[in-house]
Amino acid sequence: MRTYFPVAMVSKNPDHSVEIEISEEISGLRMTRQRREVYRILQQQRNHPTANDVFMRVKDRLPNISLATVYNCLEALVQHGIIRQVNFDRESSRYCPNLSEHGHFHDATTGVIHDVSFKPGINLADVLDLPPGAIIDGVEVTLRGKLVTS
Amino acid sequence: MRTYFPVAMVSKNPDHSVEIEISEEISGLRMTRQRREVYRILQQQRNHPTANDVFMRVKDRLPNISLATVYNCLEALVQHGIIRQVNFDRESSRYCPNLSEHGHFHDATTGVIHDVSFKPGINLADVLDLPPGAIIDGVEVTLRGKLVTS
DNA sequence: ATTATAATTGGAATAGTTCTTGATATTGAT
DNA sequence: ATCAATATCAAGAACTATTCCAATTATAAT
Ligand SMILES: [Mn+2]
Ligand SMILES: [Mn+2]
Ligand SMILES: [Zn+2]
Ligand SMILES: [Zn+2]
Repeated sequence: MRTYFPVAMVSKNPDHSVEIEISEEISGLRMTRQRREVYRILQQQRNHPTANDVFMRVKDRLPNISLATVYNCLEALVQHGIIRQVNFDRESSRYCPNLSEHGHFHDATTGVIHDVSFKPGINLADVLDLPPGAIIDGVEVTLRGKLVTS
Repeated sequence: MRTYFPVAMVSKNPDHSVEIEISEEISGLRMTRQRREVYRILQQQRNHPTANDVFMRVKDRLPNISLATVYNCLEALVQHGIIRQVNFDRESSRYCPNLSEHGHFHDATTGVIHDVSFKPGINLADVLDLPPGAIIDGVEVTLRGKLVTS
């Protein structure tokens, strides 16, 4: 059972750009300028960017930020349960701001990663033959395939 | 729908050691001495070893084999659907000879990886809200947690 | 203000994996 | 059996995502 905090307030401007207010502290993690901008990008660009993707985008607002800091920020956000890290095989890690329980479908044709939720009422542990005594801390469901748009 | 080939014959000797006969060719892949020994180790040591684990063990029988060759063999076996590659986050890849559809439970206490099968009659695609038109080629289910042996 | 603690930066280091190149082995045809 | 074509292997170099390190800067506490 996870508790969700209202970490961000989204509002639309007249010019359709999106403003995100991010509080000073989230889940006990101090929101420095770097962490705030990294988190903002994940909120806005919800296509599971890599650390390098985030690095390139964040430079618009913080030209002096380093890639190491982006990794540090992402790790801090992951550690505090504010974002999720998503891995496909041996590819670069990707990052996801969607905290609801979901899996990932990787479309081999376009490379796009789609969030996939479980059908209502489904508990993954129920459909698996777990070893007796297993306490599940985390689940990852990854799918590969194609999206046929007939 | 996957077709299974009878790739190995297992027999026990009087001294309880295990002999494995591996055919000359599997799924169109030529079984060289190196590939045969790599595959034999995966069959015998069913604890999802890393490439380096396999490398260390295979040197008993092929003292001159190189790590690159172990990687090449593992890749060839994976490519031909004879074994599976298993990844946990950013850890080293592990290899699994169990071709039946199954997931992996990683016990954080012992480090042991347990194969986890789906309950009979369960089709994972049925419990997921897939994007319309999605054709699933592969599924990966990974669990982390503890095994309480009370 | 001073001091202590935490975060950031840039570059070096690490580690798993892949690539390259030359040697060896295997296959298939003569 | 000989030869040419192809496949595989070995050794080490190269690659790349990520982490580590040391120095600097920012923030928090007193
Ligand atoms: Mn990308
Ligand atoms: Mn190991
Ligand atoms: Zn996601
Ligand atoms: Zn397995």
